[in-house]
Amino acid sequence: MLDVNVIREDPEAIRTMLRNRTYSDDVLDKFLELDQAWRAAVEEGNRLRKQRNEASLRIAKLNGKDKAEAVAEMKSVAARISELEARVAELEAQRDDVILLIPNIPHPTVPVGDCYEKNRVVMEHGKVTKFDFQPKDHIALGEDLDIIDFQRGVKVAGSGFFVLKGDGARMERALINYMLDMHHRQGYTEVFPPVVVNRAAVIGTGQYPKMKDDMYWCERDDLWLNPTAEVPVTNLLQDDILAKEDLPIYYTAYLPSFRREAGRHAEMKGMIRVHEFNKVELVKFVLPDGSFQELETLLNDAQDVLRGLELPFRTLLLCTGDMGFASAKTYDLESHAPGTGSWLEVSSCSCFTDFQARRARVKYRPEPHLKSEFVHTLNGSGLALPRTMVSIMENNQDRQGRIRIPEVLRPYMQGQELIE
RNA sequence: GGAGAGAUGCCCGAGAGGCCGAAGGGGCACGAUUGGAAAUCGUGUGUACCGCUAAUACCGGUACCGAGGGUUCGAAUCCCUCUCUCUCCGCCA
Repeated sequence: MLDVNVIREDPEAIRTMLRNRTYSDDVLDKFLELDQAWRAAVEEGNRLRKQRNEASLRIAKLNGKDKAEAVAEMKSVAARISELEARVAELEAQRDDVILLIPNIPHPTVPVGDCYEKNRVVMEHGKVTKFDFQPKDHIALGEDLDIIDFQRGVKVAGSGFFVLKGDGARMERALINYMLDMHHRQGYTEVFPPVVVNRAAVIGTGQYPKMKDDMYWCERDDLWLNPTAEVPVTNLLQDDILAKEDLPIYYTAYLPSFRREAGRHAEMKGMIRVHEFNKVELVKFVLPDGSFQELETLLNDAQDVLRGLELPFRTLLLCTGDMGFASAKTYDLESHAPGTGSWLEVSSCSCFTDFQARRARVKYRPEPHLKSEFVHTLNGSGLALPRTMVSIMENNQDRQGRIRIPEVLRPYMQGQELIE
């Protein structure tokens, strides 16, 4: 959520921003209109309340006829006040609905563009794997080695769910531990939050209301299945006012993530896009100064995972049109999958400036006696598991259809070197 | 699931229709004292919003005592609904 003052100060800058992001600027005009009406109503209400407060003090000292008259007069003022209060509440609700639809302002270094092709490749690591045989995709590899069972996932949960089996399940567990251990060494505190979150939490990080149809909802208890650990982890500090010395705070969390992927049907084959997947997440709470520098180190921390796994990958700086709603700057990490023949987004690292902090009310006090300010939040995937697994399987296959286990995972798999 | 207790400012805690944005204490900040510190004394110290501003500085104003409604000229205080926390009982990996 943007600061209303930022919008009021320079609406035209916001208009440009919306166009760069390929949003309609109707929301801006709607906001300006509602905001003006809201301010006028607030002002009148304040004036009348002042009148009432003064009259109340007088009435307390009056008696008899004078009192009766004053009370009668105030009755009409009270009626007008409650009318205005209703109007203010109405306008405020409408204005807030509109402001929640205005995305974050991109950092000046973000390229302007309207499609995937405008994203800028800022770094490439390793070479795309070449084979002297026809490589299989992960679906064939998984089924032939009996380490992924798509049919049984469908049987117990439905389309878009899968089952890892044997060495597949073991490698998944190894990956989780490898990533968490690496992030621990990088200075992140591991947390293991609830897998379900309440409404305040999904509002706090911005999934609600915009993405509400993409989340699983337990109606009876009004709980939501975690769509990304960003939600529970960021909201750990909801409504907190931190001391300056508390910052920065770095958290890492492994958590299953759930996506309904409502209305999407393409790409649902295999493990590329599924309803439930494991993910190790990185979340930072930092001082506003230097938050974009923190994004660079967060990115590097995520890249370390891929380097360690010896996977070819590239880093994209997303353009204005391709960035997430709440982000001011985003890098995507794409790992190559030679069997599928595509680049897979395995991580997305973003700096949200104060956009999320304002919604979740995460603040800090620069000095004990000073006014509190919003912190800046960042997060990134310390890699989404299924796609990482796909990339490992497809890159590390040999002619016999076996999979070489990356060296860094072997300690987590009793030294095993091959899946065969 | 059953029974009870509670929710007030950064923290603890009073308050029982107008004198309450809220006593008192703690913490913190500033000042005095000191060679320096502790102790002591004094002053100050919430958030959001509106207006005025170059200003997130003053100043003027409004709202906020878990949330939402109601009664009243006037509600932290009375009434209703809800949420959350704690304790005990039951159930349970």
